[in-house]
Amino acid sequence: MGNPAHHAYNSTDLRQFQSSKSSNGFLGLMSEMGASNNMITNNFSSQGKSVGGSGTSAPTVRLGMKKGDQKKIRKPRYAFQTRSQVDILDDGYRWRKYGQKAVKNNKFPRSYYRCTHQGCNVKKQVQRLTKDEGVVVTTYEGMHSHPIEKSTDNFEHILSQMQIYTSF
DNA sequence: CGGGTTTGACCTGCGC
DNA sequence: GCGCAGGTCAAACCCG
Repeated sequence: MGNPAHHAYNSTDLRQFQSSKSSNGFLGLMSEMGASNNMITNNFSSQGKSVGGSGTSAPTVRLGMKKGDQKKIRKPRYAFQTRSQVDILDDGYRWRKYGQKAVKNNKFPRSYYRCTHQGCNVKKQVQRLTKDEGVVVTTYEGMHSHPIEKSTDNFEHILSQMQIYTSF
């Protein structure tokens, strides 16, 4: 592993971030994406939460969620293209898988992860390309407002194995 | 026993 | 208006 190859996969739906100073490591990239997109008004706390789901014969009160609320908040998504054999990339945070769905056009299912922090509703999804199973696309949603419980050193170590490509 | 994973059901948005 | 695709939740199960 750790073989630098030139592969520029273009994701139309996902937003590519440009890393001008990759010397800062992942943390620098985090700041980079935040600086590049000032539209990040991540009000995940006030984000409309859908309480649907269990509607079968459950006596639970189903709250009619108001869809006419403030859902105009567009939260940016950042896609990381990584070459890894495993979908689960340890970035230092603790993630809890909350769902897995199969995507059309893709043989591999997409995994949905969520940060297990209180108040930190950062979401992350991992998808693998059908054409190249060695390429894993990790999409981050939101930003963490809490320190990592793991060492940053390890973080950069992981970065060494990661191959971040900028397609442009 | 607790936290995390699994799986199925259900909801919403979009396209036709 | 219906169907499909994508996304989320919740109960159950599993592992440390």
